Amino acid sequence: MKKAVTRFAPSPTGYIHIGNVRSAIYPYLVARQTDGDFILRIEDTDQARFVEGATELIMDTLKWLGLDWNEGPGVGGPHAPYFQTERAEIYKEWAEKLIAAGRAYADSTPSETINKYREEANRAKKPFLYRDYRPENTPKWEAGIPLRFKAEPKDYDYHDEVYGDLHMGPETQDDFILIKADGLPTYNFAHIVDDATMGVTHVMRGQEYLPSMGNYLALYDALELERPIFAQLPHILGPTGNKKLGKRDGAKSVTDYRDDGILGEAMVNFLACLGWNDGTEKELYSMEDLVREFKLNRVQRAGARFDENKLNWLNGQWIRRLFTEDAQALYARTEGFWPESASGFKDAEKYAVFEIIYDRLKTLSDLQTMTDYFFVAPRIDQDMIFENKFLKKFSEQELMEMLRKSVDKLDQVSEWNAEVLQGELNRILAESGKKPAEIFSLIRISLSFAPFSPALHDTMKVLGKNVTLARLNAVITALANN
RNA sequence: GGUCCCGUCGUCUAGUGGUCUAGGACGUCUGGUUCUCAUCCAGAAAAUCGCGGGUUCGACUCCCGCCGGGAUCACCA
Repeated sequence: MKKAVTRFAPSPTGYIHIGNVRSAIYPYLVARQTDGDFILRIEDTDQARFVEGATELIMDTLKWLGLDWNEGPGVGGPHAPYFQTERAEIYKEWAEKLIAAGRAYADSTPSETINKYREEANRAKKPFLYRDYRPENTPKWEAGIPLRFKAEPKDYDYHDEVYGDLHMGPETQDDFILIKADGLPTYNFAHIVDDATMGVTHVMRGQEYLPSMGNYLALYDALELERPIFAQLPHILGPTGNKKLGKRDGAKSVTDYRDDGILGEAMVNFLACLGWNDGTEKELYSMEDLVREFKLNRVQRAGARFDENKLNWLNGQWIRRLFTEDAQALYARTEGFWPESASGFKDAEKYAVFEIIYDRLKTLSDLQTMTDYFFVAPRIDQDMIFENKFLKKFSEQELMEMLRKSVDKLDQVSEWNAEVLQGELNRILAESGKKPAEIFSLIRISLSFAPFSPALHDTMKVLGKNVTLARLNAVITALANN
C-alpha cells in the first residue's frame, strides 16, 4: 500500500477537547497502517486567540494517548517549520502565483462597509456572498492590505471517504480572504498550501468544514494542485443535547479524563469506536488492533453522543486487561491517585492493596475513596453495624461475643496468609453456627467501616495480624462502652 | 433565510432486497458466584428501523416527497 501522509493540525487556542481528538486518532491510524508519516502542525495564525502553553498541552495530550508524530514540534522534519507563523514567506510566494494568474486581488474595503453588505444580505434573507460586491478597482497588494481569492464559481464533484460522492454548486464559492491585513494567512489558504508542500495525502477534519469544500476545491484548481483524499469526520455530540461538542459548551479537556483516572488506552479505544466499528462484535481495541482494523469508509456519518458510562466501563476493562499483562507496570501508573493517608507507605505496601482491589476499579481515582482504611484506622461508626440488614437482629452482647470468638481464633493463626485465613474464617463460621452473611459482615465492617471492600481473607492478609486484631478489639471495646 | 450533512433500542452501533418475528455493547432490572462492593456468569425489559408515498412477489435496505436534527454562511480555525 502507498504510504499515507496525514496530519493533525490544531490551533493553539487551549486544550484539546474530546470533540476533536478523533481528528488526531484517525489520521494517526491511517498513517501507521501504511507505515507512512503522521505530522503535527500548529496552526497559529490567529494571534488574538493564541494561548501561551497550548502547544505544549497539545503535545502532552497526544503523548498520553500514544499518538506519536514523525514530524512537527519537538521532533522537526523535512518540511519544517511546523508553525504557520513561521511559514509566512511560503504563503506569500503562493499568493503571488494567484495574483499573477488573476485569481487573487488586494482589497482595502473597510470592514464597516463589508458589515453593511452583510446586513443588507441578511435582511434580504439572502446568503452573503462577497463576490456580489467585488470592488471594480483594486489596489496593488502591499503590507496591511488583505488579499482575497477571486472566485470563478462552478460545479464541483468530489469524493469523501466517509460521506461518499458529494457535489458543491457555484453558490458555495466566494471571494474569501487568503491573507489577512496582519500579513498572516487564513486557515482556508494556509492549510491547502501546507498540505501540498508537506506532501499530505489524506486530509481529515471535522464535519464543520464540509460547507467550505466549494472554496477549497476552487483553490486547489487555481493553485494547480492535485486534490488529496478527503475524509470529513462527524461531530461528537454532548452527553445530553444533540449539539456538537465544543469548548464553549464546557467540553472537557482530554487530559481532564487522565486526571480523573482514565487510561490512555481506554480513551483511544472509546473515541476510535465512537462512530466507527469494524463490523464485528469486538469492543476492546488496542492501538495495534485499531491500526490493523481501521477503515475510513466504515466511519459513521451521523454525529455520535459522548457516553461517559461506556468510557468508564471500557476503562474498567482496560484496568483488568493491563493488570493481567503487566501488573507492576499498571501499578506504576497509579501514582498520584492514592489517598492522602497512603503517602507514607512503601510501594510494596500499596501494591499489596492494589493487587486485591484493582478488579473493583472503574477509574484509577477510585483508589482515592476505596482504599483509605488500609492505611489509617477507620473511624468506628457503630450504626453501620446496628443498621446492617444482616446484623440488626443481634444484641450488642451477641455481637461482642461473635467478635471475641473470632479474635480468639485469629490470634492463634501463625501463618498469616490468604489461604490459611480463608480456612480459619470458614472454621469460625462453622463454629459460630451463624450464616456467612452475618459473621463475615460483622468482621468486614469492623475492619473497614467502608461500604465495600475486597474479599475478607485478602483484606485481613494485607492489613496484617496486628492491625486486624487491634481493629476487631477496638470495636469490642466500643461496643462494651455503650 | 441560502447551502451542506445526518435520521435503526435511552446511548454507541450491526444490517448493502428475502437468513430481521432486527443482532451486539453500554446503561437499567432480575437471578447466580459461602459477607459487602466490583468482577464474572445467566436472563429480562428496551427499536411499529423519523413519517408518507412509490418500485418489487418481497424493503431497515432502492427512488421521490415531507418532517425532524445538526453544521455552515468571519481579516476563527
